Amino acid sequence: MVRMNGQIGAALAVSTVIFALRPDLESGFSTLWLPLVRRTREPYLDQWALPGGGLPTDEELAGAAARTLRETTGLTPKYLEQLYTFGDPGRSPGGRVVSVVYWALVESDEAALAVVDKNVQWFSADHLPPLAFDHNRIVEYALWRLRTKVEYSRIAHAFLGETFTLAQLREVHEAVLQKALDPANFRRTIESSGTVVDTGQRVAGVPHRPPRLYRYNDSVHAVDSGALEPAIG
Amino acid sequence: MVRMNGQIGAALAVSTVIFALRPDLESGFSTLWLPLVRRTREPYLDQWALPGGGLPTDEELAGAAARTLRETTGLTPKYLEQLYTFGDPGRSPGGRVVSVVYWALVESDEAALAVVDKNVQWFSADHLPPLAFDHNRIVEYALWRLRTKVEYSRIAHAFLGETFTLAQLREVHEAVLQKALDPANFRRTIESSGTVVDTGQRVAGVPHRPPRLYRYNDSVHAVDSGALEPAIG
DNA sequence: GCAAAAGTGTTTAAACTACACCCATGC
DNA sequence: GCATGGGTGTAGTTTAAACACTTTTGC
Repeated sequence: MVRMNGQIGAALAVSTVIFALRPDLESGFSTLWLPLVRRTREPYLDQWALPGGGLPTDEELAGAAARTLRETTGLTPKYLEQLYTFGDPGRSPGGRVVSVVYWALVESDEAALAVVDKNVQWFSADHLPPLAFDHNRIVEYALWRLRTKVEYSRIAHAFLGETFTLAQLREVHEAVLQKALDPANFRRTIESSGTVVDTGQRVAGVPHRPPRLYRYNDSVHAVDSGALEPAIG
Repeated sequence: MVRMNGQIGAALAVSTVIFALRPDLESGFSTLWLPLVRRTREPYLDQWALPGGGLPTDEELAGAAARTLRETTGLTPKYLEQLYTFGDPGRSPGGRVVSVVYWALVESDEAALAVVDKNVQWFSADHLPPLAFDHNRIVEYALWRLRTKVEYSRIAHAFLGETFTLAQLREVHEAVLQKALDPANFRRTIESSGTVVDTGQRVAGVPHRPPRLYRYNDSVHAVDSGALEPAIG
């Protein structure tokens, strides 16, 4: 925490809730995971917390979020958006901290390779231990936002690579929404939305009809944030 | 602006976009208006800006928003929600300022009585002059949020008094969305949503069939912000 | 051929839209 | 009665859900 002696007595920090899909070893289905860092000083010494830190003087807010994400996980976010600013006096013992919180989505394949050590670990988003500060509440809100937004916006592809099958995209939706979706209806909904483009390629070597590969259609604008563009790292 | 000498070189401010409905004198229809304050110092001396100010040490963010709203207009918001935090370096000449921006709705009847003087005036939300800082962009985003949210959430009543007719509620929707709505379909949509309750009373003295008076149904929870409650002043 | 997932077609229900029409009041 | 907005009825259209069925691959 940074001490200040101006008349405005709040420190400014930026934190990020980072989501990736990882296969649950028990069920075999993909579920939401997020990386947390162990605190190395008081308050909340040794407890898990969201990656983040103080805001440097000349760094953009989204830039600070992308940087802490890269520093803790080694990953680059495919989607990054401001979540909310938490600033209750008393949310941090020892001095007021106002935290601008971002949420990010990272590609699943890459996430599997991400940094893990004694002080950085991935946790299942729906089964978190008690976290430092009000971070449990923050993750809950980020989860709500992700689950709401995946239904009306075009963010699910951020969990996937350059090309993907509709089955993969459907699995992302199913993992996020925690419910099964009808493959036939899902296909029609996505196709009519114009969010994806057929690459003409197909996946070979599968023991069934080879699925088409699609690509994200970035010529269609997402109608989700009005005048503000969601930052993309 | 506040000068600081800590290693974190950003000042924290809270601003509010305050919306009210006012009849347009030319067309006779209600339109969206908002109060702005004239800047009394550099930068942007004498230009119009959103009401706001630095964040006091022990005041909540929403509390600071409600206070500046009250101080500039004398009004109490019926709806108050965090909009976004703007923090680009360079958005304020003379030193970095991170602004946590709220948006508020105030009752139309009261708004007509609100403070107006040389340094506080109301402007039509869709015809603003060039404002100080990045405030034009902020208002645009707030307008987008209001217009999006009024369609799926239950906030329109915040422009009205304790009781209201469905025609009044429809006029709010029409003013915000800037398009006419079918009275018959509007009635059915609202009634089936359970957002309003019939008070049993009717409006007397009108030269046509007397309309029923409704009240906002606060027992039905709005599904709009997940874990976070929108603050209400 | 068989299993498995890709992909298509069809049926039904629900939601939204447009608009015709009747009702209750002041003048 | 007439004008005016309140309020109801209903038909057509669009959207979403459920599910049967056909297609194409590996083995």
